Amino acid sequence: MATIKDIAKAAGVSVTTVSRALNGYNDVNEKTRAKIKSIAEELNYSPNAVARSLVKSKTETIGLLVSELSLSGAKDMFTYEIMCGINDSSSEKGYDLILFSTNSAKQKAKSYSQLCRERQVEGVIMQGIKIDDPYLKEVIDSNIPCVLIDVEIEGENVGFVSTDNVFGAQMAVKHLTNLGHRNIAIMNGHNQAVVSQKRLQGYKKQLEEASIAFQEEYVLNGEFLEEKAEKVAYSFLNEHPEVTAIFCASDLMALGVMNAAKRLGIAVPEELSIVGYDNITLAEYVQPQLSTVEQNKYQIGFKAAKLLIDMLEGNKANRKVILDNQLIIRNTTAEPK
Amino acid sequence: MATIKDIAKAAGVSVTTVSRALNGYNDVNEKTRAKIKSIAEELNYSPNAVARSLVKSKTETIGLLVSELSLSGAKDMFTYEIMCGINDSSSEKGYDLILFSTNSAKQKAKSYSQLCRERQVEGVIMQGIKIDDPYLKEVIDSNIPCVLIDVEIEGENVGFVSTDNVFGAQMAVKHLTNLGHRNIAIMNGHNQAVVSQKRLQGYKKQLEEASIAFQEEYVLNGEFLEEKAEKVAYSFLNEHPEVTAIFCASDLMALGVMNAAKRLGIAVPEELSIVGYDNITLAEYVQPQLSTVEQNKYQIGFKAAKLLIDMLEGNKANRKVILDNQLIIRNTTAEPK
DNA sequence: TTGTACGCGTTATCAA
DNA sequence: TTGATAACGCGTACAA
Repeated sequence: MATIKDIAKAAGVSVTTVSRALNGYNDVNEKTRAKIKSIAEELNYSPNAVARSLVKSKTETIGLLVSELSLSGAKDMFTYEIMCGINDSSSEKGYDLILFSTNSAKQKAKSYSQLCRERQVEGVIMQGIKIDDPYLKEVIDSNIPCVLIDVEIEGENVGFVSTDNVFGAQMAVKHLTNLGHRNIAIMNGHNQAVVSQKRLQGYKKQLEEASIAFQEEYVLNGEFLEEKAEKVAYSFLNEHPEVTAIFCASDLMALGVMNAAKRLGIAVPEELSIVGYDNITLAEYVQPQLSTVEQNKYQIGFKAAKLLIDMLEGNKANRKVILDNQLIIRNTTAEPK
Repeated sequence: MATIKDIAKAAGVSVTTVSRALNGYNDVNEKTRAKIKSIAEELNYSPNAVARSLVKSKTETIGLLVSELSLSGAKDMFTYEIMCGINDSSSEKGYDLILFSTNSAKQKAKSYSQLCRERQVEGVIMQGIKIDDPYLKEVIDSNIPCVLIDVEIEGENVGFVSTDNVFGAQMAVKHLTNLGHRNIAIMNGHNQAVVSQKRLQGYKKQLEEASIAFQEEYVLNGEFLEEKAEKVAYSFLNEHPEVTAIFCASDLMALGVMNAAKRLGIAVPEELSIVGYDNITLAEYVQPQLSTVEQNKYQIGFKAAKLLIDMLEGNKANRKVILDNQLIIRNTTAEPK
């Protein structure tokens, strides 16, 4: 492991000169610079980012905090695609990514700001954080720049990237009301996700616009799980034959609902229309193909990293990024009989 | 940002004492330790890992080198699931993960060992590396501990984790020969992947055991891409009606072959049997459900990190980890007519 | 049981 | 254009 010291000795100059030569300062003789550079190459030198970070108080590192980097999310590619976007965006700007994995046990042991300061990350991107996550409160108090995905909190050092979930849900439900459906249920996710609340809002909003009375009992909770949604839908559809359409807050839950319908002998879309949310890969592979609301997950990640880096580098940037989403009509929706 | 200096001043002791007190050395008075600890808490102190790394020459960090953390891999969850395993395993042992994203442009600018030494990672896990990747040669020469996934290279500082691809492929083909198939083609991936070579071996091996002559023209190249496989299969099946089964080196390619068959009006599995490889999520959602060879991707990642950390910590460990895989029979395979 | 002094590899300040 | 020297925050011989 050659250091600038070794180079200095070999070149017969001081470490100061080596440092400046290698970092492209212009107050160094081009001849000595050339000499130093060639020696550096010869010695296979590479700068020690750790030492540099220490003295510059800059690590060029972004922390990635994913609440659950786990297999539970394996069916939808949500986290992965977002990570791809984050990765591309941050590597473009020369930032490295450090993965903070957290589980509740670790959270108890180490606070958010401890985690960040320990590794000296310059900023953090958070994904998959539930609304009651203890770290969330800390984010606001701490002065560490942070970008949240799908959690709409704004502040001096806090921004967020999200899609317009109210509008997305409304679009989905509007598609159903336009087809003539009146008895529309919603299979929502758990309440610890901000998006659940937003999508419920969009659902209600469209019902109102279509002059359909909101019914509390039409709000189901599938907890974003396929199996749970199937179970819930099974008994619900049994008791509510009048319902001709279900809007689901995730594709995974829509899959569950489709299974329930199948088991009950309810034809999709002839007797029951279903709209999902996310447009996961599976959506176009299931039979019938699932109508859904598409979110550009890669873009979410990409923009999140971009926003964070803008914040870090003092560029002015809107701390609130809302991306479009779009309705994709496939074969699980039709006019009611 | 409180440092041990601040604590030392507040506690009226030297930094040495603070350091030792906080790190649990037993040559410090319990009373002073208590005092120091409480002050540390008060000041919301957290140790600076950067400074610590510099002096200890240990970063407790593992580099994760994924050749393509990109959307091309989004359909199969391969990379993601492996990452989950790596993450769980390494965080269990107290190592953090730093994401090295590489593309060919960056590779030209920075060598493998430069990348590693710059960030001072203690070891590296590589996934998705092609056999002709320039970094691969460097791994062997460099003395940085490294674990490769699916590339079988062994050495003092190099280990690998893989599944038994020869056996897996043989199992798949054996399933076909057992059903009575004799004219079996293989849709292989590109040659830059080690697994392609292994799976071809397994294919040949089983043909031999079943006394079936190997035919070069039955070896197709789908480059691990769905579209490419579909295209190749389309013209191949057209010209070779005698072929009753195709073994595919990935599920994604199997999907492509299924599409080709559909377009040609060839019934699966009645007229054509198909076996895939990987058992991606989609495999059980397509119609008919895909028979395939399952790999435990999470385990691959988990064991890879475990092996690397064992190497780092000087524990003796077999540098060669081969995991089992298993045949999953679904509905794309049947006896030939 | 505690403190002094030095070093890790680098950059920054100042003087030459 | 160059070089001493201090500093970043921490750990650790060694001495006290």
